[in-house]
Amino acid sequence: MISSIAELISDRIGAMPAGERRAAQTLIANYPLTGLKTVAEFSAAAGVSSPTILRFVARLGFQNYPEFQSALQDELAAQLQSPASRTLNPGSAGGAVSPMLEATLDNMRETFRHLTDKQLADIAARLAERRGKTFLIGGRFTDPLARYMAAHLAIIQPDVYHLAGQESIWRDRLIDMGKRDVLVIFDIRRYQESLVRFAEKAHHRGVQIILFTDQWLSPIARFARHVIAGRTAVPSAWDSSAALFVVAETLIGAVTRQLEAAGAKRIRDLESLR
Amino acid sequence: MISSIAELISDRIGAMPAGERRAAQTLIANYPLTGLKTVAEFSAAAGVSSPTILRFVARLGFQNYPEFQSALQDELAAQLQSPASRTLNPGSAGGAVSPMLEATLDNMRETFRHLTDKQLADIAARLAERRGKTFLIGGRFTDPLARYMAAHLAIIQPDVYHLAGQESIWRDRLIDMGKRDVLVIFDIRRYQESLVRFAEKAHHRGVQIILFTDQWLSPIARFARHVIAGRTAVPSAWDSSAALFVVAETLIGAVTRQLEAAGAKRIRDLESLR
DNA sequence: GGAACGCTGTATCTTATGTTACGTATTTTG
DNA sequence: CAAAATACGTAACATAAGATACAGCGTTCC
Repeated sequence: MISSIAELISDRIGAMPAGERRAAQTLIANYPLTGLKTVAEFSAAAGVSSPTILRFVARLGFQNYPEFQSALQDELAAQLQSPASRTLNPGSAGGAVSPMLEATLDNMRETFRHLTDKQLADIAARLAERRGKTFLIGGRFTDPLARYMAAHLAIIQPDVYHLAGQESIWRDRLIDMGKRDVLVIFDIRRYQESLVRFAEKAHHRGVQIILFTDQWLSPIARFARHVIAGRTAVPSAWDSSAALFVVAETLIGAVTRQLEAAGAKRIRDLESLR
Repeated sequence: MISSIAELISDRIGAMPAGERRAAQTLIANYPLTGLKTVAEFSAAAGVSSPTILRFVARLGFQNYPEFQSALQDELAAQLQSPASRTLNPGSAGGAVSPMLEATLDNMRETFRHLTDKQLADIAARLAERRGKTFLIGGRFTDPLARYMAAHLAIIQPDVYHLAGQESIWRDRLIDMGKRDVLVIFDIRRYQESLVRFAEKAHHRGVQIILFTDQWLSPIARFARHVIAGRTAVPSAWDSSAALFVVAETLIGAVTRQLEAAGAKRIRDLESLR
């Protein structure tokens, strides 16, 4: 069975004319990058003419060059999204548990790889500056994450509200929301219409939205000031929210640190209470 | 110093108009693949128009779109050649994020290292066999985990209840609990007296208790049939529940798989509903 | 509340990319 | 060795890509 284009090439490279073989070797040499460039660049790199490149991809079974490039991109996408955790502790390997854990660890690394310090610091700063109120809400499976975050934030600062219950209930809370306020939304596939509607209305009221979503981006991203895209794919019937959970915890920690650094009175009061 | 385009983006994303910010977020969400596609595809993915994409890359300092793509390809080439550097975003290394993430990943590895497949399989089996009811409850910060687990389990099987609200409310639910029932409790430091009391009473009624706790073990461990001890230490003012969260997700997956394997009618009915 | 500014999308244009046709060179085969 | 078949490159073509001009709209700031 042939799964990757690289395999396909090495499978057929023997039956290729000289020019096309040069093309193949050039592509393999730094796979798959050469294939993502233009035909002209590819041909120049291989030292052959453009038509030879086209005949080469045709021989591989592709209808045209763009189709070939799409295939390469898909392959690359799959590769980038699951870096195939080689760095895993071998002690836990072997069982049925391991694939799940491995995927989760990969998801977290990937999620944070796309997340810079600055982004997180910006979001944390926005959450820490007490200009207005903070609202949190989530979807069917992610609402617990909103609760978790709210439970922590509500301790270190005032005016933190988790929006619970039925749609009509939190829709009425829109009245309280304005430009100075922040709305944290958790929404992963399958995206909930009620949340999108709510986000849109909040956005029109000038509320700044911080969105936790998956890599396919909830439609709410359209209205969001900040978007955190977490990886959710695991070998399970369900998607995993673990990466988003860790981002949430990281943010909670960052906000706490910022408030401490700012010498917030509330924090000192809290410590004296313990 | 800015070395990667991803960094460049997150550096300037704050100063971007809404449309371009959307483009930026879409690109970051699955970086760098979207940037390698055509302007039309990029714009479609981001839900904005082509000119917005072009203005976006112009703002990043590129003369034209091909130049932008070349830069992405160069970056990708460097990454593909040294996979080690790919593990973490160099931008976030050394920052405040990395220690938190590292600690969390370590916690998970450690947690699962002390957790055998058999333990998890036993617990999953206990949750999957539908002899009685399943109750879930958590403490101040861990109750969201109970909710999260309940939200999933309640779908694949009947008689799953999350115990919410005030102590008096769930204390009264004890009446419904018996030998055939399971109680899942989340309790980490500082352990809540109310939960301990509740666990003790449930235990005396013959309820089987599955406890999620930290490595120092909640006093409830005394009454529990199964104990899952997760690592919680992170460089933050708060403890991390992330490891427990992942165990919960793993269990949810395992229970689902067992029910599927058993050919549970409910699972088939569910699938026909979708 | 009005005016200026800036952002965004539609439509048009231009560029350059992929594609194809054809003639020459090279190899293969009888 | 000759003839056929195949491979390859040059050059012209059509298409689709990126770029630009402009008008409408929302936002902000007097």
